[in-house]
Amino acid sequence: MRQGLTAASARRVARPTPLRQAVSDALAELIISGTLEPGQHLVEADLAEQLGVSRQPVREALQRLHTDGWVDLRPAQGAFVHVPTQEEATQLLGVRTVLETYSAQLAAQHAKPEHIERLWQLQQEGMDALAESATHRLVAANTALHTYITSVGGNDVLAELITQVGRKVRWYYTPIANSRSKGSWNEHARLIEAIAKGDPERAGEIMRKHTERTRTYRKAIEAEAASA
Amino acid sequence: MRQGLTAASARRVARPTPLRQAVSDALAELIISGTLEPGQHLVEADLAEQLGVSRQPVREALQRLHTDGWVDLRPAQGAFVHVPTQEEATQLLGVRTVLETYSAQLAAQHAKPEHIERLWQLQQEGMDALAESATHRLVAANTALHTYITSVGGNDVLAELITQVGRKVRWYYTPIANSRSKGSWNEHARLIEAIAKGDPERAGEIMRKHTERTRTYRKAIEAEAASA
DNA sequence: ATACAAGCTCCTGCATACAGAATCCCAAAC
DNA sequence: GTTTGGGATTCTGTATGCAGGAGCTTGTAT
Repeated sequence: MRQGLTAASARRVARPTPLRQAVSDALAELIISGTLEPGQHLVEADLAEQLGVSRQPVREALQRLHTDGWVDLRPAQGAFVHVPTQEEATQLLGVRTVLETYSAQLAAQHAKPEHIERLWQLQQEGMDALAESATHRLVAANTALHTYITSVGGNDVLAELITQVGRKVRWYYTPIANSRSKGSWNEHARLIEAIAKGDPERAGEIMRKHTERTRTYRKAIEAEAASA
Repeated sequence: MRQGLTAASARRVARPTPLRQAVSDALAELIISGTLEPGQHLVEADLAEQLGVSRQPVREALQRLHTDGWVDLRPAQGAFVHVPTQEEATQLLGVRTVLETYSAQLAAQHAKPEHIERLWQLQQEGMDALAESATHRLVAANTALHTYITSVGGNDVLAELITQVGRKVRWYYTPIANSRSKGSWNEHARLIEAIAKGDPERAGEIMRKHTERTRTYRKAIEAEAASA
């Protein structure tokens, strides 16, 4: 059997998932959910015991979380949950905006009819969740839509970056992320229309304003919180 | 002494640099320089012996290099130097363009007279290197200029991303990176002028075209190589 | 009472040890 | 000659051990 394999059959069989990845995911989840609070000292031995593994995989997971920006590693002192600053949040939103804008432009350039169809499906899913006020579903639908737009663009490097940045943004803005849902999904509709027309200029511009709006919202919320 | 410390005195004293970082840097250097070839299997024990450390720091370094995209980690098989594809290179250039464009816009918005002065200094350094045909200095000057522009923009998150993406781009295009130097530094001059005028639109546009040109160049070089 | 110093405890960073999986090699069968 | 099976080898993944350093506590002096 020296002949080549098709792409489908060449897909590798399930490999034993390294423990470090499971640990890394678990810790990331704990950080995002707030169980592990910003600034908290992460003691390797404790985490290892809680997760039922040795210190080794925990260390490797912490390394990964460090390069991803979730934890800070102080030499000879260990790992601490990263403390997000307001400045950092603002910068992150700016970066996300340019990345998502580019993503929308690429999508508009590469979209095919079947992609457009799928986009409208995801849009509908979001509208349904909105009607039911199902917050969790709404957030999921929002993520799914944005992710799909990026995948239509076909730039994997970009997709990877957006995923990372997106996770951080969600961490910073868990509470306010969904409050402006209605308007957000109107914008989504217009965005899909632009992509369907193959109009990168317009698609990019809509996405830019769409993501910029998070920043405006943040300011409003903060002002409100300050005066309350 | 409970009083607050000044920013200067608060700077932490020299801490023992973790071995893993030294190893990580060393390996990255070996990969960029081509000593370790794409696709090559990196055996932990061998690396450890060569670098005079145990497997542990090597493993942690490989973790980091993995999340930074320099090596691929196949479960139960270990680390392999990442094999860059043409597709990936193209995608990377696209991402770099949007990031650098944003960087230029921010710089134009935030630049102060002393920044402009420094920019012209760096520009001069590049011109000098160009005149002497000092390739290494030229590349260094180019990096320094771009890096400084980003720092003027003041977005650390962006800076971090650009650094990562930039290193990869340099890896992919080591041979051709400097071939179009002359025109490149003319563009730099116009870019600085735009930043000095505080014109984000124009600065962004110049940077966009500036980085886009790498892509054009690549195509030309490849066509040439193919016909030769 | 406050500042300071010595000792202790805890934790990290690195090294080593061990078990399981993957690959490779070689011999035997078709 | 090609293929197949088994065994040895090699390497990863995980666990454990140990030395050094950081921070805390307690006791002491001012």
